[in-house]
Amino acid sequence: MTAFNQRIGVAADAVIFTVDHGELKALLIQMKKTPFSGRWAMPGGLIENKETTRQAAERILKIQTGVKDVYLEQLQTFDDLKRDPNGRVLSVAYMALVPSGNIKLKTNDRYSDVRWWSIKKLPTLAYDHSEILKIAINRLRSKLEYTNIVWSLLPPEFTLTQLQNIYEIILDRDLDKRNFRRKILELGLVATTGKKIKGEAYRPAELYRFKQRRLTYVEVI
Amino acid sequence: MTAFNQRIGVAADAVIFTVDHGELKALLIQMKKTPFSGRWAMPGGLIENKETTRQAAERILKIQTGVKDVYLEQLQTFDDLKRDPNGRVLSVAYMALVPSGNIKLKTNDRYSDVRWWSIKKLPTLAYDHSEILKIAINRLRSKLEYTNIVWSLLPPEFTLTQLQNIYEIILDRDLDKRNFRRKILELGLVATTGKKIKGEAYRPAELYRFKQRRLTYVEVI
DNA sequence: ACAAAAGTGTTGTTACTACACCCATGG
DNA sequence: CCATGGGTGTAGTAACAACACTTTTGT
Repeated sequence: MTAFNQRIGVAADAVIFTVDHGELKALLIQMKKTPFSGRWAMPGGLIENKETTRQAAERILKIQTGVKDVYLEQLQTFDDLKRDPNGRVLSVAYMALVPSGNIKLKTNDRYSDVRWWSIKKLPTLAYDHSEILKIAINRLRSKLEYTNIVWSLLPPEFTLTQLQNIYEIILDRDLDKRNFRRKILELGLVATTGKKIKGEAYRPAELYRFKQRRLTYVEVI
Repeated sequence: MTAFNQRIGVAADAVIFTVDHGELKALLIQMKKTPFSGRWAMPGGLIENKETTRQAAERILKIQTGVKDVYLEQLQTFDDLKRDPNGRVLSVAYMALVPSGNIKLKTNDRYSDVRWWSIKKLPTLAYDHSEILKIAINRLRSKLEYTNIVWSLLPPEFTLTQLQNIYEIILDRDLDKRNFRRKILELGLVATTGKKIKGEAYRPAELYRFKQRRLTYVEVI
């Protein structure tokens, strides 16, 4: 069959975002193998036998962060002939959003390091990964404005201020507190839990939760 | 190299739209080879040696319609394990928009027929092509609202009524003539040519052109 | 009582919607 | 002079943006 004469590798790459300490961050791994030894890149690799690219992305996400059941969407496919110096590899890029708490990053023998990088201070990336990351940031920003994907960046219960902070960090602009809260509550995507944060030296904030932790299309912001 | 043991075929499929005689239409081909003999599908196929999926989509578009330099965007990649009964094939779907005038459809020996199908009266499609087409229609509708891609469906010079008709047909709803014209002219994407349509038994319409025949992001409608 | 973040309304401005008649041409 | 689509303005409504003070808690 013609297909089997093509000799094209099929890979999945995962752009994994989180918001932590006031910054939007992407998970990058440091490569061992030449010609990109020492360079940073998004985690990824050739898909395994009888595995879809989405399953590969889920596997990569699980390996690096331990999380699953977070928001994961197909971003775009990259297949320039020269994008991988080791041979022709088509890569389907996925974007994942993970909440910042309780994530222990794991490395493995293919990588010399793994860590979160602020998207404002990125190193030069291997392959075409700078382009992929740029596309991912744009997609994240626009999707934030007309969907509820932010649920995937937050713990199950959160305050409206935390929610607003995530919007402000990702969109990189200030939002008016009163207008933001009015809009969010009008949308009906969140509900109060009745609980309050305790133990801080100021008025305790009400805790909210998302009614649905799955993709919903609305004009959020 | 591991890649070469994967045995995954890489294909490109092209969802080709036009607007003609008051309907949004997709170009479909009728298949010869089993197990889909007689069934309709989007034109596509395995990519050739040293060809990107985008180049393959351009080639397919050229073969079927003779056109090039139209709007063509990557839609999504489909790689379910069972999507092709003849073996594992990953397909990158592209969406193209072609103007309706002067297009002569060409068939070839792989297909028994080619023709435009109104998206309101589609046959059952081969593979996962019904899903791909559904995604393409959604993408087209939303992109119509915040970009100028409609230029690719129109001849170089057109009237505002023709433009409005295309919006109405694709969005499948009526638009107010005065509001539509005000919005379009405010956006500044089109310019008058100074010419008028002649020879019709009613007041001649002014002809406009797009200032830029490439993707521009604005809230069009 | 102080520090710190939580929470809450109103007003002006802008964008959107709905709507009906006259105009220019060919036949 | 008739038929046909081309072309134009206004008023009411809804959404958005800008803005500052009071409340609740822990120390």
